[in-house]
Parts: sequence; structure tokens; C-alpha cells
Amino acid sequence: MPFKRKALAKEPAPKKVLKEEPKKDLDEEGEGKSGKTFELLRGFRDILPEDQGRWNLVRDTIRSIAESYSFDRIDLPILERSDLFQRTIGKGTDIVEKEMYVFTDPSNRSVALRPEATASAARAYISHGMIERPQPVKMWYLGPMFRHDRPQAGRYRQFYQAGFESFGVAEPIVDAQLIVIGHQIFKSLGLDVKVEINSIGTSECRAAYLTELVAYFRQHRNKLSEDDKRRLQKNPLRMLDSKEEVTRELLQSAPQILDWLDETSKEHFMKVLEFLEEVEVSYQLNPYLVRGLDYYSHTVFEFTLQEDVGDLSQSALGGGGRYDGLVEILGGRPTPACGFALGIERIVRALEAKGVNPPERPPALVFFAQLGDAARRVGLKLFEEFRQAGVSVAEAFGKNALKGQLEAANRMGVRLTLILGQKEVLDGTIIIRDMESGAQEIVDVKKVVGLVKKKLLHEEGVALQSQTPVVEA
RNA sequence: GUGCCUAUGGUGUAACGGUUAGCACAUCAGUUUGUGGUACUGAUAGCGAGGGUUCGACUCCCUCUAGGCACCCCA
Repeated sequence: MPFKRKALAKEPAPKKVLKEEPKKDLDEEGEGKSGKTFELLRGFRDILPEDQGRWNLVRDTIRSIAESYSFDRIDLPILERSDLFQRTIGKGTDIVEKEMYVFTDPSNRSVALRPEATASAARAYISHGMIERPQPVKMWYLGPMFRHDRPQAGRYRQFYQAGFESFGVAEPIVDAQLIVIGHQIFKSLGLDVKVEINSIGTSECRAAYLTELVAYFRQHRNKLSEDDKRRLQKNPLRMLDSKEEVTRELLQSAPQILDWLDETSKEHFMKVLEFLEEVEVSYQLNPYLVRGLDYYSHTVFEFTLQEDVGDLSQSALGGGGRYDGLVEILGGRPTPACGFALGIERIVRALEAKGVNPPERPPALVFFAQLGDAARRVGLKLFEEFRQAGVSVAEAFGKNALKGQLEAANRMGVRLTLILGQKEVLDGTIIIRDMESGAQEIVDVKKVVGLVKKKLLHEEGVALQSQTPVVEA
């Protein structure tokens, strides 16, 4: 299974290369050409079959809730022009400054693997003239994002986000509905999350506030850590969610952003809160909550894991807010908008910690045991008939002995096993074995599908799989 | 990106500066003929990579790679 590199190394002996060695990059050196296997790129991972149950649960839940709130799915490209993100997320942010996968593509364009999708959604809104559609335009997405950060549990370089974006309406009810949707998703997943909320106002009142905040911290500059000194200069709003003990104490008597909101911002925020109370979504005001992306304004919120499940360090499962200026930044007509994103890995992880482990797929209902090639041929046709009848069939083509096949059937926990040997092929029959009782019945192979279906329905009325294709999330 | 911790078959683990690196689970094959769940037998498979110290390294040191924790930051 693991791809052995040895095999590669044995290929045509490398011709004697002229003196100058090829540049020793990581491919040559770091991973070691004599090494045996290819390792995953750091921060990248496989989502294995055994994890798919949880992933499906999360994906399905998100999709069904999105649909029930009449959000439309949008799929956005993974690669975008890199300036899209520089313009929107903010040049000074870490995401853009040091975490973005930026490179020049073969046509000499600077492109980036998307670190998030809100900018793309806004771009799509503009480039497809969605402003001409009935507003709000509500869209959701789910897909991989890329940030070159140092990996940690619940933090990967390729990670999945689901997001909800609502464009075109400035009403506070939009903010509230988005929060409700996020809250609903966690609720139906059985996760206890806390909604933290704050308002960072418009860029104007925020600017005024920041002047004040910076002035305040300047007085205590000597007490600040190096990190915080840097923050104070680079992104003073970030002082609010500093983890430094000293800073947090200083914050107690620091100016509060809520006091600096203009009347409209204040009113907007109050209304959002009122709506939340109306639908009984409990929230927690957090005057220190800010967001890491530059485009936010007014309402900002975050969903954090309530319960202490194990030692889950990454407790923020999602977050978002209003970004009224974003569309304009990208050259569109001024358009209010609001949205949020969820970190799928973190949600899946929280479910895992809670012991939620749904099966990746429903187990097969019947097992097909075959003896000999003639039987295999017949079997291959039977599979299709069973599939059309909505009966899932498993087999173990790797095994020839009946014993081994029954063993496999048993392990899979099927209810019925069909046995087809030389004799049956000649007679046009097939054996149906009930795995529980061991009772066997020889039946006409032409009628087997109908009989099996009847048996399955009869015994406890097993739900046959629906034939509607499962839509990928 | 910074600091710290870790790295043994597919998985979980044991041991030792020097014999064939042990165990469990899993996998595969058998325990006479075309019939499962238990039991028994056997097989496959490992010291993350590279360098150094040493007579000798899986074991000590360094580098790299990967994982984890905290920070930066963020979902």
C-alpha cells in the first residue's frame, strides 16, 4: 500500500550528471531520496473513510439548514488573483502577510490559494451582476481553504470552511438571522456553543475609538509585552483580545468600543440583540471580541465551544460579521453584506470528542459469495439488478473459498448471503442464506432479487436505500 | 514564523550502547472435500530521513521531516 520509494530509486540508474549538482531543494534532500514513503505535506491530511461519517453528518446538516433558510449554494474557485485577498482581508494582516499560498502561475500572474471565501463570494456577486437580483442575495459554500500557518490540532494548512453570505440588505435582522442559522447548525449537531457578539461600528467611529485606545495604552507602554507593543502599532484593535495578563488588566479601565459607536451603529447593534432575544438565542456580549480580517464593520460574532470536551484547544468553531464596505472595496456599487464561516475540522473534532461516530455509509444488506468464474459472471449482472432494486450488495472478490467469504459476510453484518457455485450456475439457481439463523433456501436465480427484497422488508422492515443519488456537499 | 515536547510493523505499545527488536490487535493463509461468528497453527510487516560520536547505535549528539502544546494568528 504505502508507495515505496525504493521502487522508484531502482529505476534507470541516473546518468552521471555533470559536475554541477541540481539544486538541492527539499524534494532531493529533505525528504530523502532513499526514504521509503512519501509523507503528507505538512498541515495537509487525508480525511479517511472512517472519518467520513462525521464529515457527512456535518456537511449534510449544514446543507439542509442552508436550504431551509433558502440560501443558494455557490462554488467558488480555489485559486484567485492574489490581490483579491490583499485588498479585502488587509495587507497588514497575518493571513495575507505570511500565511497565504501565493505563487506565480505559468502565465506569470500572481495567484493565491484562497485563505477564505468571503472575498470570492463578493467578487462573484459583483462579476455576475447579482446586485440586479432580488436582495438579499443569500449564498452558502463549503470547501477547502489554505493558510500556511503552523499546524496544530484543529488547525491545518488545508482546512474546510462552510460559509453563509448575505448581500444587499443592511437591516439588522440579516445579522440576526445569520447568527440564528449558525446557532441552529450547532444545535442540530448536538454541540453546545456560546455565541459571543460585539460591534466594531463603522470605520469612522472605529478610527476615533482607536485613537483613544492607542493613547490609553501609550501611557502604559512600558508594561506591555513585545507582542502587544507591536500590536498597538500595527493593529491596535487587536489589543482587545490580547492574551497577556497585563494587557487584560489594563483593558478593564480602557475605553470601550461600544461607548464610541455612533448613533446608527448603536441602534443597529441594539436591534440585532433584540432580534436574538426574540428567537431566544442566548448570546454573550464580549466587548473585546474583534475579527482578524480588515473588512468587518458593525456586528461581529463568534461561535465558541461551550463545554470542555477533552483538551480541545481550538474552541472557536466559527465566526463572522457584517462587512458593508467589502463590495465597494472590490469595485462594486456600495452594498451592505453580512456573513459567517464555520471551521469544519474543528466541528468534526468536537463531535469526535463527544463520541459521535455515525457510520460512513449504511452497511450492505446482502453479501454475494461466489465460487468460480462462471458464478462471478452471473454475480456481476445480479449486482446491477440489486442496485436498481435499492438493495446494497457487498462481496469479497479477494477470497475464493466459501469459508472466507462467509467470514467476511459475517464481519460486515449483512442479513443475507447469496451463495452461487458451479452447481447453481448450471441449475439456474442460487442459495439464500439467512445469517442469523443459518437457514438456507435454494431459489430460482431469476427471482432472487424479488425474494431477497421481500425477505428484507419482512424482517423488521429494513429501510431500503433510497435510489436518489446522494448529492455531494 | 517563535519556544517547548514527541517519533518503534497498518494500529496500540515493550526493550536494549552489542545476539534473530518483544507483545497485542488488525491483515493474509491454513486446521483435508462448497458453509461464518469461538479456538488453534503459520505468514506478512517496524526502529521517520540524513549525518556525526563509538570497535559497535533503534538507543547518545546534530540537521531535516512529520505530529502535538503554547504563542503569533485564526476557522
